[in-house]
Amino acid sequence: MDVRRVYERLRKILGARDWWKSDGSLEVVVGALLTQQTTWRSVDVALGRLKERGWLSLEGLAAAPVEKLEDCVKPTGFYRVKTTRLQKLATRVLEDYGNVDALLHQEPRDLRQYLLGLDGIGPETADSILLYAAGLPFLVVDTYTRRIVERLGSPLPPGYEAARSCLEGGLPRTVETYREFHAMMVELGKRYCRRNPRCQLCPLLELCPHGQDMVSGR
DNA sequence: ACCCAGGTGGCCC
DNA sequence: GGGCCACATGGG
Repeated sequence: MDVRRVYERLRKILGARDWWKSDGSLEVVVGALLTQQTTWRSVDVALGRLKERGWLSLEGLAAAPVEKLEDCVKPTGFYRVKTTRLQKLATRVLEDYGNVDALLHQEPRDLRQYLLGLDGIGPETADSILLYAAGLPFLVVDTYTRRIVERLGSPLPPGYEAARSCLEGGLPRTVETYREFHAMMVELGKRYCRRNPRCQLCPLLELCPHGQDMVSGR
């Protein structure tokens, strides 16, 4: 299977996603943490509450009373750990860089390492921040991406890093492409996840020998 | 009543 | 490296 061909084909079917717009880079960072294992709908509610309180800043997050902050984060689930992680992140970035822009303007490799060192930021969340907040060409490999690409007949190498470089290698190395690709994987994943397995996948299925697996659900 | 959601960290083998 | 578990709310 040719990732590039899948990309082109999907792009024609789905059009531009132009995904994950936000008011600023901190909102992307916070959103990336909150969106773990939840829907964006819930994250939006949480972000709204944080804005209302005026806590969508490093200083605000670091200084906010824990229980009130938990109330903001609650709709996204795992609210206790997520609240702790947000406050630790805000505190550490304030200490180490003073502001979000300084954090994001490091060398890409250093930035990635730093992010991975923060509690609650694993490879996928780190890459989301790199791609959508810092505007750097790192492809986000989430469960949808893995599931879809594998069902298209090409097993990805084990481990996050290996899978990422494998996919990155098949696509033009641009932020635009990586953003659209990730967005389309999520869109597709949502559509075919159980409830309505058949929608708009047929044109994609022609690209791969085992494509039928996708609609038969195994 | 169940299943799932744009993961991560801790622990075990 | 892989497998399993806790973390928790909201919608289908």
